[in-house]
Amino acid sequence: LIENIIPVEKRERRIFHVDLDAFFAAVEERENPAIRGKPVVVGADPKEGKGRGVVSTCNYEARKFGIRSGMPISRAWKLCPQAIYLPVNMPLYEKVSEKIMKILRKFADKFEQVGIDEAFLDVSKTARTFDSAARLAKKIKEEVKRKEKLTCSIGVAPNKLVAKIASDFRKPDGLTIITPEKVRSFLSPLPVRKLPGVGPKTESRLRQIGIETIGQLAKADPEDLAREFGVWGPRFVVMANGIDESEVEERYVAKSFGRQHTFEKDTDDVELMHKTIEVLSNETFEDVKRYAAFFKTVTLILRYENFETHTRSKTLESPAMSAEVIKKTAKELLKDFLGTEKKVRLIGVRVSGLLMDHRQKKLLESVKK
DNA sequence: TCTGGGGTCCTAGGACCC
DNA sequence: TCTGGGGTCCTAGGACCC
Repeated sequence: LIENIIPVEKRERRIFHVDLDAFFAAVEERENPAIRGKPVVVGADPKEGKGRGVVSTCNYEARKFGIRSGMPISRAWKLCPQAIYLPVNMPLYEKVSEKIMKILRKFADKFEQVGIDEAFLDVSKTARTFDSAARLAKKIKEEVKRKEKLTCSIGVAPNKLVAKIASDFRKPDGLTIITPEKVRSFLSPLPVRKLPGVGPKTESRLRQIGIETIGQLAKADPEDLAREFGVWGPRFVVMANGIDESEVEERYVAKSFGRQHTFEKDTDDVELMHKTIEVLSNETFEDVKRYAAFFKTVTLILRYENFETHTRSKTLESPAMSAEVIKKTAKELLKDFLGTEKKVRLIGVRVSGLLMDHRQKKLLESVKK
Protein backbone atom coordinates (compact mmCIF):
# COMPACT_ATOMS: atom_id res chain seq x y z
CA LEU A 1 0.00 0.00 0.00
CA ILE A 2 1.19 3.45 -0.87
CA GLU A 3 0.85 4.61 2.75
CA ASN A 4 3.53 2.16 3.85
CA ILE A 5 6.17 4.24 2.10
CA ILE A 6 5.71 6.97 4.70
CA PRO A 7 7.91 6.58 7.77
CA VAL A 8 5.88 5.89 10.89
CA GLU A 9 6.89 9.13 12.65
CA LYS A 10 5.41 11.10 9.74
CA ARG A 11 2.26 8.99 9.67
CA GLU A 12 1.61 9.50 13.35
CA ARG A 13 1.43 13.25 13.65
CA ARG A 14 -1.33 15.54 14.84
CA ILE A 15 -1.25 18.72 12.75
CA PHE A 16 -3.63 21.69 13.02
CA HIS A 17 -4.43 24.21 10.34
CA VAL A 18 -6.04 27.28 11.86
CA ASP A 19 -7.83 29.72 9.56
CA LEU A 20 -9.33 32.95 10.89
CA ASP A 21 -12.85 33.39 9.49
CA ALA A 22 -13.34 36.31 7.03
CA PHE A 23 -10.51 37.92 8.95
CA PHE A 24 -10.43 41.56 7.76
CA ALA A 25 -14.23 41.87 7.78
CA ALA A 26 -14.48 40.15 11.18
CA VAL A 27 -12.00 42.60 12.70
CA GLU A 28 -13.97 45.55 11.29
CA GLU A 29 -17.21 44.16 12.71
CA ARG A 30 -15.59 43.67 16.09
CA GLU A 31 -14.35 47.28 16.13
CA ASN A 32 -17.66 48.77 15.00
CA PRO A 33 -20.85 47.28 16.53
CA ALA A 34 -23.01 49.41 14.20
CA ILE A 35 -22.07 47.31 11.15
CA ARG A 36 -22.50 43.88 12.78
CA GLY A 37 -24.87 41.59 10.98
CA LYS A 38 -24.81 43.72 7.84
CA PRO A 39 -22.97 42.76 4.64
CA VAL A 40 -19.40 44.08 4.99
CA VAL A 41 -16.91 44.30 2.13
CA VAL A 42 -13.28 45.21 2.79
CA GLY A 43 -11.27 46.27 -0.26
CA ALA A 44 -10.97 48.96 -2.92
CA ASP A 45 -13.23 52.02 -2.96
CA PRO A 46 -16.27 51.04 -5.09
CA LYS A 47 -16.84 54.67 -6.21
CA GLU A 48 -20.49 54.08 -7.04
CA GLY A 49 -19.59 51.12 -9.21
CA LYS A 50 -16.75 52.83 -11.06
CA GLY A 51 -13.98 51.80 -8.68
CA ARG A 52 -10.82 50.02 -9.74
CA GLY A 53 -9.55 47.16 -7.64
CA VAL A 54 -10.90 44.07 -5.93
CA VAL A 55 -12.63 42.73 -2.84
CA SER A 56 -10.05 41.81 -0.24
CA THR A 57 -12.37 40.04 2.21
CA CYS A 58 -16.11 40.07 2.83
CA ASN A 59 -18.19 38.68 5.68
CA TYR A 60 -20.70 35.85 5.36
CA GLU A 61 -23.63 38.27 5.04
CA ALA A 62 -22.00 39.72 1.91
CA ARG A 63 -21.30 36.23 0.57
CA LYS A 64 -25.06 35.60 0.51
CA PHE A 65 -25.19 38.18 -2.30
CA GLY A 66 -22.54 36.29 -4.27
CA ILE A 67 -19.65 38.54 -3.31
CA ARG A 68 -16.27 36.78 -3.02
CA SER A 69 -12.71 37.82 -2.29
CA GLY A 70 -10.70 38.66 -5.40
CA MET A 71 -13.82 39.80 -7.24
CA PRO A 72 -13.70 43.22 -8.99
CA ILE A 73 -15.15 45.78 -6.59
CA SER A 74 -17.37 47.14 -9.37
CA ARG A 75 -19.05 43.76 -9.63
CA ALA A 76 -19.52 43.55 -5.87
CA TRP A 77 -21.22 46.94 -6.03
CA LYS A 78 -23.66 45.66 -8.63
CA LEU A 79 -24.45 42.60 -6.51
CA CYS A 80 -24.98 44.57 -3.31
CA PRO A 81 -24.74 48.38 -3.41
CA GLN A 82 -26.14 48.66 0.13
CA ALA A 83 -23.23 46.73 1.68
CA ILE A 84 -20.83 48.50 4.02
CA TYR A 85 -17.66 49.15 1.98
CA LEU A 86 -14.49 49.69 3.98
CA PRO A 87 -10.87 50.33 3.01
CA VAL A 88 -8.16 47.84 3.98
CA ASN A 89 -6.71 48.87 7.35
CA MET A 90 -3.59 46.70 7.29
CA PRO A 91 -1.87 48.08 10.42
CA LEU A 92 -4.97 47.19 12.46
CA TYR A 93 -5.21 43.64 11.09
CA GLU A 94 -1.51 43.12 11.65
CA LYS A 95 -1.85 44.11 15.28
CA VAL A 96 -4.77 41.74 15.85
CA SER A 97 -3.06 38.95 13.90
CA GLU A 98 0.04 39.25 16.06
CA LYS A 99 -1.99 38.82 19.25
CA ILE A 100 -3.80 35.76 17.91
CA MET A 101 -0.61 34.15 16.58
CA LYS A 102 0.89 34.56 20.05
CA ILE A 103 -2.04 32.60 21.49
CA LEU A 104 -1.72 29.85 18.86
CA ARG A 105 2.04 29.61 19.20
CA LYS A 106 1.89 28.77 22.89
CA PHE A 107 -0.16 25.61 22.22
CA ALA A 108 2.19 24.25 19.54
CA ASP A 109 5.28 22.08 19.65
CA LYS A 110 6.11 23.58 16.27
CA PHE A 111 4.45 26.64 14.78
CA GLU A 112 4.31 28.08 11.25
CA GLN A 113 2.41 31.22 10.32
CA VAL A 114 1.15 31.44 6.73
CA GLY A 115 0.15 34.91 5.66
CA ILE A 116 -1.74 37.14 8.07
CA ASP A 117 -4.66 34.85 8.98
CA GLU A 118 -3.48 31.23 8.89
CA ALA A 119 -1.15 28.98 10.81
CA PHE A 120 -0.02 25.37 11.07
CA LEU A 121 0.60 23.82 14.48
CA ASP A 122 2.34 20.51 15.08
CA VAL A 123 0.91 19.30 18.40
CA SER A 124 2.05 15.66 18.16
CA LYS A 125 3.91 15.77 21.49
CA THR A 126 1.33 17.79 23.40
CA ALA A 127 -1.59 15.71 22.09
CA ARG A 128 -0.68 12.03 21.77
CA THR A 129 -4.09 10.99 20.41
CA PHE A 130 -6.66 12.52 18.07
CA ASP A 131 -9.13 12.71 20.97
CA SER A 132 -6.70 14.77 22.93
CA ALA A 133 -5.99 16.88 19.82
CA ALA A 134 -9.72 17.53 19.41
CA ARG A 135 -9.94 18.80 22.99
CA LEU A 136 -6.94 21.04 22.40
CA ALA A 137 -8.46 22.47 19.21
CA LYS A 138 -11.67 23.35 21.09
CA LYS A 139 -9.62 25.02 23.80
CA ILE A 140 -7.77 27.12 21.21
CA LYS A 141 -11.02 28.20 19.56
CA GLU A 142 -12.46 29.21 22.94
CA GLU A 143 -9.42 31.22 23.92
CA VAL A 144 -9.34 33.09 20.59
CA LYS A 145 -13.05 33.86 20.95
CA ARG A 146 -12.76 34.95 24.59
CA LYS A 147 -9.63 37.06 24.26
CA GLU A 148 -9.98 38.45 20.72
CA LYS A 149 -13.73 38.12 20.00
CA LEU A 150 -13.04 36.33 16.73
CA THR A 151 -13.82 32.89 15.39
CA CYS A 152 -11.56 30.52 13.51
CA SER A 153 -11.92 27.21 11.71
CA ILE A 154 -9.53 24.39 12.54
CA GLY A 155 -8.60 21.26 10.61
CA VAL A 156 -6.91 18.43 12.51
CA ALA A 157 -5.16 15.72 10.51
CA PRO A 158 -1.98 13.61 10.25
CA ASN A 159 -0.35 16.13 7.90
CA LYS A 160 -0.43 19.75 6.72
CA LEU A 161 -2.13 19.03 3.42
CA VAL A 162 -5.14 17.24 4.90
CA ALA A 163 -5.32 19.67 7.85
CA LYS A 164 -5.58 22.56 5.39
CA ILE A 165 -8.33 20.93 3.36
CA ALA A 166 -10.11 20.02 6.60
CA SER A 167 -10.07 23.58 7.99
CA ASP A 168 -11.83 24.70 4.81
CA PHE A 169 -14.41 21.89 5.06
CA ARG A 170 -16.63 23.49 7.67
CA LYS A 171 -16.67 27.27 8.03
CA PRO A 172 -17.08 29.58 9.83
CA ASP A 173 -16.28 28.55 13.40
CA GLY A 174 -15.69 24.96 12.25
CA LEU A 175 -13.71 22.05 13.62
CA THR A 176 -12.99 19.09 11.35
CA ILE A 177 -11.00 16.13 12.57
CA ILE A 178 -9.61 13.63 10.09
CA THR A 179 -7.91 10.61 11.66
CA PRO A 180 -5.46 8.59 9.52
CA GLU A 181 -8.14 5.94 8.83
CA LYS A 182 -10.54 8.61 7.53
CA VAL A 183 -8.15 10.44 5.18
CA ARG A 184 -9.17 8.51 2.06
CA SER A 185 -12.93 8.64 2.55
CA PHE A 186 -12.71 12.33 3.44
CA LEU A 187 -10.72 13.34 0.36
CA SER A 188 -12.12 11.12 -2.35
CA PRO A 189 -15.50 12.83 -3.01
CA LEU A 190 -14.00 16.36 -2.94
CA PRO A 191 -13.41 18.25 -6.22
CA VAL A 192 -9.74 18.42 -7.34
CA ARG A 193 -9.89 22.23 -6.92
CA LYS A 194 -9.69 21.70 -3.14
CA LEU A 195 -6.08 20.54 -3.48
CA PRO A 196 -3.61 23.39 -2.95
CA GLY A 197 -1.80 23.92 -6.26
CA VAL A 198 -4.85 23.07 -8.38
CA GLY A 199 -6.22 26.37 -9.67
CA PRO A 200 -8.73 27.16 -12.42
CA LYS A 201 -6.38 26.18 -15.30
CA THR A 202 -5.35 22.84 -13.86
CA GLU A 203 -8.93 22.10 -12.83
CA SER A 204 -10.19 22.51 -16.39
CA ARG A 205 -7.31 20.52 -17.91
CA LEU A 206 -8.01 17.69 -15.46
CA ARG A 207 -11.69 17.80 -16.30
CA GLN A 208 -10.82 17.37 -19.99
CA ILE A 209 -9.16 14.05 -19.19
CA GLY A 210 -12.11 12.98 -17.11
CA ILE A 211 -10.77 13.71 -13.64
CA GLU A 212 -13.03 15.75 -11.39
CA THR A 213 -12.71 14.36 -7.87
CA ILE A 214 -9.70 13.80 -5.66
CA GLY A 215 -10.63 10.12 -5.56
CA GLN A 216 -10.31 9.86 -9.36
CA LEU A 217 -7.00 11.73 -9.25
CA ALA A 218 -5.71 9.34 -6.58
CA LYS A 219 -6.15 6.40 -8.97
CA ALA A 220 -4.67 8.12 -12.04
CA ASP A 221 -1.38 6.92 -13.55
CA PRO A 222 1.42 9.23 -12.34
CA GLU A 223 3.30 8.79 -15.63
CA ASP A 224 0.31 9.85 -17.71
CA LEU A 225 -0.05 12.94 -15.56
CA ALA A 226 3.68 13.65 -15.76
CA ARG A 227 3.38 13.87 -19.54
CA GLU A 228 0.51 16.30 -19.15
CA PHE A 229 1.59 18.39 -16.14
CA GLY A 230 5.35 17.95 -15.75
CA VAL A 231 6.66 17.59 -12.20
CA TRP A 232 3.25 18.62 -10.87
CA GLY A 233 1.55 15.53 -12.32
CA PRO A 234 2.93 12.89 -9.96
CA ARG A 235 2.77 15.42 -7.16
CA PHE A 236 -0.98 15.76 -7.64
CA VAL A 237 -1.40 11.98 -7.43
CA VAL A 238 0.59 11.84 -4.19
CA MET A 239 -1.47 14.69 -2.72
CA ALA A 240 -4.73 13.09 -3.85
CA ASN A 241 -3.71 10.04 -1.83
CA GLY A 242 -3.54 12.26 1.25
CA ILE A 243 0.22 11.99 1.49
CA ASP A 244 2.30 14.93 2.67
CA GLU A 245 5.52 14.53 4.59
CA SER A 246 6.37 18.23 4.80
CA GLU A 247 7.20 19.55 8.25
CA VAL A 248 5.70 22.46 10.11
CA GLU A 249 8.53 24.94 9.48
CA GLU A 250 9.31 27.43 12.22
CA ARG A 251 11.48 29.66 10.06
CA TYR A 252 10.98 31.24 6.71
CA VAL A 253 13.55 33.17 4.69
CA ALA A 254 12.32 35.66 2.10
CA LYS A 255 13.46 35.12 -1.49
CA SER A 256 12.34 38.45 -2.92
CA PHE A 257 10.84 41.81 -2.01
CA GLY A 258 8.80 44.14 -4.18
CA ARG A 259 6.10 46.75 -4.55
CA GLN A 260 3.64 47.42 -7.32
CA HIS A 261 1.08 50.11 -8.04
CA THR A 262 -1.97 50.30 -10.28
CA PHE A 263 -2.53 53.85 -11.54
CA GLU A 264 -5.85 55.59 -10.92
CA LYS A 265 -6.01 56.09 -14.68
CA ASP A 266 -4.00 54.29 -17.37
CA THR A 267 -1.08 56.53 -18.30
CA ASP A 268 1.63 57.25 -20.86
CA ASP A 269 3.26 59.92 -18.69
CA VAL A 270 6.93 58.90 -18.39
CA GLU A 271 7.53 61.46 -15.62
CA LEU A 272 4.78 59.84 -13.55
CA MET A 273 6.21 56.38 -14.21
CA HIS A 274 9.66 57.55 -13.06
CA LYS A 275 8.21 59.12 -9.90
CA THR A 276 6.30 55.92 -9.21
CA ILE A 277 9.41 53.79 -9.69
CA GLU A 278 11.19 56.01 -7.16
CA VAL A 279 8.47 55.58 -4.54
CA LEU A 280 8.21 51.83 -5.11
CA SER A 281 12.01 51.46 -5.00
CA ASN A 282 12.21 53.31 -1.69
CA GLU A 283 9.51 51.12 -0.15
CA THR A 284 11.11 47.95 -1.48
CA PHE A 285 14.44 49.08 -0.09
CA GLU A 286 12.89 49.44 3.39
CA ASP A 287 12.30 45.68 3.36
CA VAL A 288 15.80 45.00 2.06
CA LYS A 289 17.22 47.09 4.88
CA ARG A 290 15.13 45.39 7.52
CA TYR A 291 16.50 42.04 6.39
CA ALA A 292 19.99 43.50 6.05
CA ALA A 293 20.17 41.73 2.72
CA PHE A 294 22.04 42.32 -0.51
CA PHE A 295 20.21 41.78 -3.77
CA LYS A 296 21.56 40.62 -7.13
CA THR A 297 18.60 41.03 -9.48
CA VAL A 298 16.18 43.88 -10.13
CA THR A 299 12.90 43.21 -11.98
CA LEU A 300 10.53 45.74 -13.50
CA ILE A 301 6.89 44.69 -13.91
CA LEU A 302 4.66 46.49 -16.36
CA ARG A 303 0.99 45.93 -17.16
CA TYR A 304 -0.65 47.59 -20.15
CA GLU A 305 -4.23 48.82 -20.28
CA ASN A 306 -5.29 45.53 -21.91
CA PHE A 307 -3.91 43.65 -18.87
CA GLU A 308 -1.01 42.21 -20.87
CA THR A 309 1.78 41.92 -18.30
CA HIS A 310 5.52 41.88 -18.96
CA THR A 311 8.69 41.71 -16.90
CA ARG A 312 12.27 42.76 -17.56
CA SER A 313 15.04 41.89 -15.19
CA LYS A 314 18.71 42.61 -14.84
CA THR A 315 21.23 40.78 -12.72
CA LEU A 316 23.89 43.13 -11.41
CA GLU A 317 27.59 42.49 -11.75
CA SER A 318 27.92 42.59 -7.99
CA PRO A 319 25.31 42.41 -5.21
CA ALA A 320 23.96 45.78 -4.10
CA MET A 321 22.20 47.23 -1.07
CA SER A 322 20.95 50.64 -2.14
CA ALA A 323 17.69 52.26 -3.15
CA GLU A 324 19.49 54.21 -5.89
CA VAL A 325 20.54 51.02 -7.66
CA ILE A 326 16.94 49.78 -7.68
CA LYS A 327 15.70 53.10 -9.13
CA LYS A 328 18.43 53.38 -11.75
CA THR A 329 18.11 49.78 -12.92
CA ALA A 330 14.31 49.87 -13.01
CA LYS A 331 14.28 53.08 -15.05
CA GLU A 332 16.79 51.53 -17.44
CA LEU A 333 14.53 48.48 -17.83
CA LEU A 334 11.50 50.70 -18.40
CA LYS A 335 13.07 51.99 -21.65
CA ASP A 336 12.25 48.65 -23.23
CA PHE A 337 8.54 49.43 -22.97
CA LEU A 338 8.40 53.06 -24.03
CA GLY A 339 7.38 54.10 -27.51
CA THR A 340 4.22 52.04 -27.84
CA GLU A 341 0.67 53.31 -28.25
CA LYS A 342 -0.57 51.27 -25.32
CA LYS A 343 -1.13 53.01 -22.01
CA VAL A 344 0.24 51.62 -18.79
CA ARG A 345 -2.00 50.31 -16.03
CA LEU A 346 0.50 49.07 -13.46
CA ILE A 347 4.15 49.37 -12.65
CA GLY A 348 6.10 47.26 -10.17
CA VAL A 349 9.59 46.76 -8.85
CA ARG A 350 11.06 43.62 -7.29
CA VAL A 351 14.48 42.59 -6.03
CA SER A 352 15.62 38.97 -5.76
CA GLY A 353 18.76 36.90 -5.45
CA LEU A 354 18.90 37.98 -1.82
CA LEU A 355 22.08 37.31 0.10
CA MET A 356 22.09 37.13 3.83
CA ASP A 357 25.10 35.87 5.72
CA HIS A 358 24.67 32.94 8.09
CA ARG A 359 25.22 35.00 11.19
CA GLN A 360 22.52 37.38 10.05
CA LYS A 361 20.09 34.50 9.57
CA LYS A 362 20.82 33.13 13.04
CA LEU A 363 20.25 36.54 14.61
CA LEU A 364 16.93 36.89 12.83
CA GLU A 365 15.84 33.46 14.00
CA SER A 366 16.61 34.26 17.62
CA VAL A 367 14.80 37.59 17.42
CA LYS A 368 11.70 35.97 15.92
CA LYS A 369 11.26 33.63 18.94
C1' DT B 1 -17.26 41.08 -14.71
C1' DC B 2 -12.89 43.64 -16.06
C1' DT B 3 -9.51 42.21 -12.99
C1' DG B 4 -5.02 44.63 -5.94
C1' DG B 5 -0.77 43.57 -3.89
C1' DG B 6 2.74 40.57 -1.83
C1' DG B 7 4.74 36.48 -2.67
C1' DT B 8 6.49 31.25 -4.40
C1' DC B 9 7.55 27.73 -7.67
C1' DC B 10 8.07 25.82 -12.37
C1' DT B 11 9.33 25.86 -17.40
C1' DA B 12 12.03 26.62 -21.33
C1' DG B 13 15.42 28.67 -24.17
C1' DG B 14 19.94 30.64 -24.54
C1' DA B 15 24.63 31.72 -22.98
C1' DC B 16 28.62 30.01 -21.20
C1' DC B 17 31.92 26.75 -19.27
C1' DC B 18 34.30 22.40 -18.98
C1' DT C 1 33.79 20.70 -41.25
C1' DC C 2 30.67 19.17 -38.18
C1' DT C 3 29.49 18.18 -33.71
C1' DG C 4 29.35 15.35 -27.67
C1' DG C 5 27.09 16.11 -23.08
C1' DG C 6 26.45 18.01 -18.43
C1' DG C 7 25.92 21.83 -15.35
C1' DT C 8 24.79 26.50 -13.97
C1' DC C 9 23.09 31.00 -14.50
C1' DC C 10 20.01 34.33 -16.53
C1' DT C 11 15.64 35.82 -18.48
C1' DA C 12 10.57 35.93 -19.41
C1' DG C 13 6.29 34.09 -18.69
C1' DG C 14 2.68 31.54 -16.26
C1' DA C 15 0.04 29.21 -12.51
C1' DC C 16 -1.00 29.56 -8.03
C1' DC C 17 -1.59 31.10 -3.00
C1' DC C 18 -3.16 34.37 0.72
